[in-house]
Amino acid sequence: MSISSRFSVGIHILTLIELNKDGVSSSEFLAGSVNTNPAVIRKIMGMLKKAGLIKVQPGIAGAELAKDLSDITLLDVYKAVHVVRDNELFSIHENPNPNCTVGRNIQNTIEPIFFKAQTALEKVLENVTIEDVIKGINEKEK
Amino acid sequence: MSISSRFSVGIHILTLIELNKDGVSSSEFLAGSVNTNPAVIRKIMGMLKKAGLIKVQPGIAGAELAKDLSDITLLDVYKAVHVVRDNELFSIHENPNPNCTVGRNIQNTIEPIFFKAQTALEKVLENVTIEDVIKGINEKEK
DNA sequence: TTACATGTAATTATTATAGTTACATGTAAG
DNA sequence: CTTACATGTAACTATAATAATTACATGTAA
Repeated sequence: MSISSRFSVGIHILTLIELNKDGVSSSEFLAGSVNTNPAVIRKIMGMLKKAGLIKVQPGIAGAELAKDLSDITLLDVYKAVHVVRDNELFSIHENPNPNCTVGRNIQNTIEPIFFKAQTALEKVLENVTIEDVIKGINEKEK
Repeated sequence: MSISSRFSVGIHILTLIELNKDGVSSSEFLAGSVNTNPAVIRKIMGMLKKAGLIKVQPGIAGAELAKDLSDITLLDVYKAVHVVRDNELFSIHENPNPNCTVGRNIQNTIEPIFFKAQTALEKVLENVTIEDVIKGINEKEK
């Protein structure tokens, strides 16, 4: 089980839009880099647009970032592409037996722990921006 | 998409084994508290046993913890029940286009970021023991 | 009108999960 | 030895999510 590759594709898209800012970033172009079908890219781009991360117009080729690179965090992307529901990274079994001490308390006891773990993960993502990703790529290209 | 409830059930099992240490924790008994089929419990218990967290014997009823409460972390449970593969919490799209700067570098650039995020989550789990869960339950029962 | 762009739905195949059923093997008591 | 009950495991079913593909609607510009 893993977090959908939609997230990594979303990051790829945003990164490429920036690095191709002097060109036209059509869904076809982006799909070529990601190596997937343009319809997939358009689906994800729709989510990024809805989240206010990019600007695209029907019929007109070329997406643009809607925010500054350094203002787009990986957490923004993660939430934009809906890979994990709020506070639902961990599933907790339902309907434990209320006649049992553990049964009636387990959900409420572990839920805050799971919340804390999910928050720790999301905090790491919140501290990385598309600008950082681009720096990372530039370093690897040297 | 979420981390399987096998993990929360695993925690439930270990917690109940401890709180029922003067009784017999058969898979039937544990299943009653979790409110699931005993075969499910036995499957998970097999994993916990394999990971050295509990002791069970064929034909003989009653599981026991194989380690001290305070030495069993939620990370131990998480790894025991194989809900997430090592360093694979996040999927990364495969085969990006190597003819593109972003395409050839994106995987290696975001992989360490994802690793860091997963590690942050796992560190939280590593700092919580079954003893803590029991304390949490006892507080809720007051 | 045509060519090309975005946007979305439907379909298919695969995988993982959750739950159930069936049955094999092991233990202990009578 | 038989019976009752325990652990252990496989197979099956249903569901949901993912990934990929195809088809088509709508929009823009020449």
